[in-house]
Amino acid sequence: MNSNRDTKIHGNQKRKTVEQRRQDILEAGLKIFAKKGYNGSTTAEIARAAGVAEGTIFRHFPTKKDLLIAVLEPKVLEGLIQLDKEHVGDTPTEFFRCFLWNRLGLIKENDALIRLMFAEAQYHSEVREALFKGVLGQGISIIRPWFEKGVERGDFKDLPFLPTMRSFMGMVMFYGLFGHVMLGLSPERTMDEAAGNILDLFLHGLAR
Amino acid sequence: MNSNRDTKIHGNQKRKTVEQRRQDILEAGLKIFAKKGYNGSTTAEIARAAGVAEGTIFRHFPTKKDLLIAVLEPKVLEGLIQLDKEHVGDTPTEFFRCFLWNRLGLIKENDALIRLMFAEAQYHSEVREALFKGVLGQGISIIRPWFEKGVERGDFKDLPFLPTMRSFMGMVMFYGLFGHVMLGLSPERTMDEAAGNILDLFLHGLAR
DNA sequence: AATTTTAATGAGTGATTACTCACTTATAGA
DNA sequence: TCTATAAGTGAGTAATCACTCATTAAAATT
Repeated sequence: MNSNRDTKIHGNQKRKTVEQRRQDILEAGLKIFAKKGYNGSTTAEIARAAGVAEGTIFRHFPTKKDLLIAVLEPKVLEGLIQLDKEHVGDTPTEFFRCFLWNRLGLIKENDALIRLMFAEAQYHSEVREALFKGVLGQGISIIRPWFEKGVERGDFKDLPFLPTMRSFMGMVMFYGLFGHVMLGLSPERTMDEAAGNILDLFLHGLAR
Repeated sequence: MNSNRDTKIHGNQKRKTVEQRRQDILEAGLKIFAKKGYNGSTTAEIARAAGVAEGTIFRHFPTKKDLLIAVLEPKVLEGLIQLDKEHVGDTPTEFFRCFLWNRLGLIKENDALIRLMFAEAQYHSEVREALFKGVLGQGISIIRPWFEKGVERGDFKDLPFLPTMRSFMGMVMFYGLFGHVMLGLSPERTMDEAAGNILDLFLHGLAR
């Protein structure tokens, strides 16, 4: 009756929803994978972190690799959709400011996930494809019309799109991605400040 | 007499130098580690690729991890020293052109190594430190005086050094590092062209 | 309440792993 | 040439791993 959702009462033991358990496992998977990498993580440890038996993992995900994919895929698209709904600015320059802000926020919140994705993309073609289509590819297809509009309006120079974007992506990715590798190297106090620095350089360059 | 180097003759069997064997193992280690990551590689496979018995690896390197470190460390510094000896330009702008060219070359030649280093830096603090001190840290200390000179001469704006460098590094790193992730996304035909694009953007920005 | 269906469990399994060590082989020195 | 030493070998080992499956427990259905 009140059945398939919520699943409680009756016995003195209650049980989490299937979906809740799945989420627990995904969350634990992300945590452990991010900390130790795919091959460095064991299903036993993930199970422990999720508070389930090891066998339970394999009831939800056929293999360890399927778990990895499941951990990465949905998150990849999450942030992109976000951008569509947000205010995105009216001018191309304004768009870049919004986009940059949005990405820096995403990177800061999901840095473990993103580093994991870049690391594992080297070894698993499925991850590589998800990364490409989801993050980089989509990012580029969102930017492109604004870039072209900027060139048409005379706001931007007529630089080659893809190389310019690769550099832009590099600036953005490097911000959060390797912040922990660079240690205390980035003295900005706020994300605003960081975004300002990046955007200023991207738009106007270093030369006087 | 002619002894300790070259080590041949006498028996009908000759043997490689200790140093040669070491190099074989290091080379094979790089190849396999780069392809499969540290935890995804087995010492058996590395031994096979090096043409030695598995036990031989452990005669040269106490543990698998020591092999990883040995693979990464020397290469890290190699390219930096290179720069000191090369012509580096007279003006700050010229210096950046040379530095960029040098780095792009290094990245293109050692992309497997560099990707491996960034991937493993997340999981091994020794690698992280080597990466930081060797590549990023040194790179920054080479650049700094030129950057400051450029600001003094009025060639450059007075932008904050570290955030600007982080962006620059990002542009450079992203070039080769994720070329294979970005697939055919970067349509430059030559490294010259790529360097030109990056430098142009870095110096003058996108805005008109 | 009784029964069926679905979910969770964790000890067990075969495969794989980094590393060892007793032994062989080549080289250096006499 | 003969011997002592250094280098190389690979079968063996204990540990670990992803994954299975017979058993138990809860939820849904009757």
